[in-house]
Amino acid sequence: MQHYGEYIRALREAKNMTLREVEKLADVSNAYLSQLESGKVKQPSPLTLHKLSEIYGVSYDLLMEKVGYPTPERKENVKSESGKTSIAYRIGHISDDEELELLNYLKFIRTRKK
Amino acid sequence: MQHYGEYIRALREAKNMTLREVEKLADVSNAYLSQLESGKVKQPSPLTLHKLSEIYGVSYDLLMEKVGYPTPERKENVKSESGKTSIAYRIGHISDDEELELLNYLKFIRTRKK
DNA sequence: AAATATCGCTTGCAATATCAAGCAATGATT
DNA sequence: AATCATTGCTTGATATTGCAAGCGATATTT
Repeated sequence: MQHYGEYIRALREAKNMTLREVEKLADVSNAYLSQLESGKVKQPSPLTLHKLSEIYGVSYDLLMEKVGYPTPERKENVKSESGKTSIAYRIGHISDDEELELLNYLKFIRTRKK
Repeated sequence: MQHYGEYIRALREAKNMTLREVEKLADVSNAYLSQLESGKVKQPSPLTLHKLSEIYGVSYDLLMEKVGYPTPERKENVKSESGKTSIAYRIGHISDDEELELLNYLKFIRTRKK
């Protein structure tokens, strides 16, 4: 997509992590992470995306797709997490924009009382 | 890993194709293809690899792996009907209170527009 | 045989990925 | 209040991707 930077920033902020924390974990400079999140990088390397995906707990494929790389043909049906019905089930389909707003809102409610 | 160029060249020669034929099909210059096959390129873009994988009839994942990119661990992450990883997986664990707030907020943003 | 086309290849060149070093603003500590 | 730490960010600098243009060598055509 075109503004995947916002999305990556939302992922970090949802976990309340600083650029320098991620820098240490991912071994990627905070300078570059900042550029990534502010949309100044067009095609970060798959290795970088992989590291971020592990830190943020999202799938590698998802980040590849967000950035605009071809992703391996994958098709699968609805799944739920262990046991209880996932929130995705109850929510139903949500758009990319809606997801971004939800992530930002989650960050908000998690930092609200501090 | 380090000799993936030879491998890519073998793929092309197995199909008796010239650099310029592949150039036209993949929309990648013969100059660059030559460098690719002679080991002068370290990390070709996933898009380039994807095009080559289609032309040579091998899997995209295989070429990604040969080049040394992290390969998508086809795991058991939560997928929705669209094939995209569900938001629940991306967010990680959320409490019941958080889920309720998110659902309410989603309702809000959906009634807000137009 | 001469002219022409095609082959793989090399060489600058522009665009990009990524980093180290530093900056101003804000937060914490004394 | 003054000092120190931390935050996100900007700015060169370096390495790499990928291309356009050309090269010599080998076919193919006239």
